[in-house]
Amino acid sequence: MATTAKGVRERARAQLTEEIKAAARRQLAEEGAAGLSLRAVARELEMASSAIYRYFPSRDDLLTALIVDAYDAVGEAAERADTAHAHEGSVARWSAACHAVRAWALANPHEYALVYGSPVPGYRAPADTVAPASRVTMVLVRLLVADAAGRPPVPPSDADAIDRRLHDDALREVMPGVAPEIVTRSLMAWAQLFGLISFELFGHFVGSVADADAFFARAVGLTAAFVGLRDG
Amino acid sequence: MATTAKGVRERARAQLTEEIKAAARRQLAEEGAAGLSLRAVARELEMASSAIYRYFPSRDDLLTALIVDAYDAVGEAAERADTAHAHEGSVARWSAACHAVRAWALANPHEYALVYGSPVPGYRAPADTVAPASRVTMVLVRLLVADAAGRPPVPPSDADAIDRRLHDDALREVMPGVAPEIVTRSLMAWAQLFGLISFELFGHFVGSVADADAFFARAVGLTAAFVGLRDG
DNA sequence: TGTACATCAGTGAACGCGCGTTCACTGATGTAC
DNA sequence: TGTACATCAGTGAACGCGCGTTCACTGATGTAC
Repeated sequence: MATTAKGVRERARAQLTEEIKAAARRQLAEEGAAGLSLRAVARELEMASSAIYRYFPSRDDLLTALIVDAYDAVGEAAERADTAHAHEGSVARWSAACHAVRAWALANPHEYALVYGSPVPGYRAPADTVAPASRVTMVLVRLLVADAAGRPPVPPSDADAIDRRLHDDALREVMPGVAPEIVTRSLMAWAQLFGLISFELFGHFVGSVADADAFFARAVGLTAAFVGLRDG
Repeated sequence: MATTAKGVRERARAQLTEEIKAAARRQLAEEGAAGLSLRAVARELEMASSAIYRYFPSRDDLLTALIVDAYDAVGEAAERADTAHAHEGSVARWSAACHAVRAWALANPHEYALVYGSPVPGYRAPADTVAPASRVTMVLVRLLVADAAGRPPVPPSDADAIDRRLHDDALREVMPGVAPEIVTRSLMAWAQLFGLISFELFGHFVGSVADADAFFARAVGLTAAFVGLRDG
């Protein structure tokens, strides 16, 4: 009884927390991150603006929650796509992950802009955002590691040292067995994936790309080859 | 005499217009585009806030001027780099243009974010921004066209039709003689260039890239090869 | 099971602040004859 | 060259507005004995 009652209160709290975030997300779409306002959120939920402070100690904490949620959502989309194609070839898995990220971005453009667009001025991301932020990256990384493990090892070359110097230790550690040049190319492909999505979303492809879906599919295919993935 | 006097007034006007934009640019660095405030600009220039309206009819017009200036500045940087290396090989010119864009972005991160980051919410870019926005692109385009002109023409292939369908007519028109697949790859390289710069500037490479300068140089080299540029 | 107390959610008024834009004005600069 | 008029830059007060955050409070829910 006591635990049930407590459970009720906690559930109500969790639910209202979600409602606040949902309203904030709607705000984001209209005003952008800089224009996110606690008072407007409270107004939409028909509660006193001061009540929000029972759930988030400040505006920045609400923003942090939205950022973490966005990273988690896009990360989960990529993970789902990857596991759904777990028994297919590397190229298919790569392609599925990239398409999942783009699909999420097109469906949630303002959350995408929140995490992959310009940083919010005056906002300093706390450490809690680091792990969720790396989920998409890790999908691609694991894919490349698995692909490298399934091939004859590439003999080391003199050029390896040049590429190796470019990479952070943390990255090398999660990509064992992947040739240094491929690691470099992967970083490029990773930045390119988000470059393509940002350009599409932010309007820089207007007048250049006629068929965004087909172009993205073609690009992902060429990028898979660029990082050395081949099927069969 | 009359013309001189008029010249004085007009010169004063032009000068103050520049001072307003300079102050606004400083604001941009602190508050971001959404926080750009006419009153703060006026305060910094020690004039009445209403005086700004003699120079810009509204906040959005000031923002538009900053956007146009930013596109012009980065475009000019790319053009300068290109002409400075006009007598070198395609790879050197490609590399010089890319490095110029990155150098400008690192020197002017907030102006970069203004034009290549998330769109300013509620702001609709007028047509005046289109031409300046394309200057960087046109440097890369001209380079690829010139390179293609200096080579034996590639025989058309069946795959050409696939790529051709992806491209806007306007793009095809400015890239005569460039093989369709190369046009696709160029679009990818273009998005990648800004993806790399955005990731570096917005902090997404923390923990992955150890030496940003060297990494960018390496990436640009690989990208030049990706779009089919070769020296000699 | 019943009662006394502690915790918690939500309220509404208030704080001090900054914003974009308008308007009637003053005084200086430029123009026409 | 001198004078009358028109243009222009800049002022300062005011408009109506929204913001984040604090605080003392009420009443409901949960807890300990």
